[in-house]
Amino acid sequence: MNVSHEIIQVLKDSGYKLTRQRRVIIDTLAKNSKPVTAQEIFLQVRKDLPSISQDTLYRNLEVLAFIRVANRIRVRGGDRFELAEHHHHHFVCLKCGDVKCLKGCPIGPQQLSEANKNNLEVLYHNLELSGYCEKCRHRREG
Amino acid sequence: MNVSHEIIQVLKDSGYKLTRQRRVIIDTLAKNSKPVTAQEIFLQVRKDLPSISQDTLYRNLEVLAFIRVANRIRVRGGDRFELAEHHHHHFVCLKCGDVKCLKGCPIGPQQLSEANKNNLEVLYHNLELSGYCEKCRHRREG
DNA sequence: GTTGAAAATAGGAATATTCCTATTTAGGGG
DNA sequence: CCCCTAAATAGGAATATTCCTATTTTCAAC
Repeated sequence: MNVSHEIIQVLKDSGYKLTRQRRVIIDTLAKNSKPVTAQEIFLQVRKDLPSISQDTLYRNLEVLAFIRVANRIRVRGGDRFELAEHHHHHFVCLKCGDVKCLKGCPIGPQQLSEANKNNLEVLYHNLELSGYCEKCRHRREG
Repeated sequence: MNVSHEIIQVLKDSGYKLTRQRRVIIDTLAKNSKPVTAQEIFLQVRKDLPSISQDTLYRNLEVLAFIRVANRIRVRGGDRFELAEHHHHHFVCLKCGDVKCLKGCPIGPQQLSEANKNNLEVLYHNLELSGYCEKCRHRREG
């Protein structure tokens, strides 16, 4: 598993121990090209670790999101998770629920100035866009 | 209830009916000066409407968030809701969990250009900042 | 390799959230 | 004011998520 190699390093650097469960969860996330729900991950992870508990999965998704190794995206029908390999943001279609990843990041010092004025130390940010995707937009207009 | 008057108009304009439950939920949100959890709202709403179901509360929080009358903010320990009287964004402290409202909005056409390039029709956006608030920042450094 | 402390896990209990459906209600039209 | 239809609700079932605790595991020091 190459993909997860550097991710595992981040985990250890953040002071978390490397367990079999974590390794499998990360590998499983890596295998999915689209953001997946906790339950979808659970079913997949159980193939390799039949005795893993739901608690362990949820706890680790929380950890991975906390150290920014994974992204948590709000979509109708439950949150979804994906490995955060490159920093980016998302667009969620309000009609079909599809999630699109956006290239680049439009958040710079300008966008954080108000927080800085208030003496807040901004370490992370997350921008969620929503509306209609190309397909749904046309259906709506047509 | 003055606060909720215009909000109720938005609800009706969006095609939703005005029910007693919705009125109470909106009034209850208006009474809270800080973002509250669904369960906190449930307990408060039940004082006026003892027989309201959890389903009705959750369904309406979803509706209110959808038509942007309420904001849904992710905080450890569950999502929180607040009336969205003026468009703004939030900062969440990773240590104490406190939520700060930020004045103004730093998202403009520039920040949406990538989405527009991809033929996505952006109707809404949400920016979440996180890090350390003034208090926790000092504790950490001290 | 062995040992010990702290962190992590499994499993089940407790909560929270969502789903389903029969019944009720809001609001427009007559 | 009465009727009608679509939308909304209550209540309970089904899921999903979190909490708790005894036991296991990681990993650093020896």
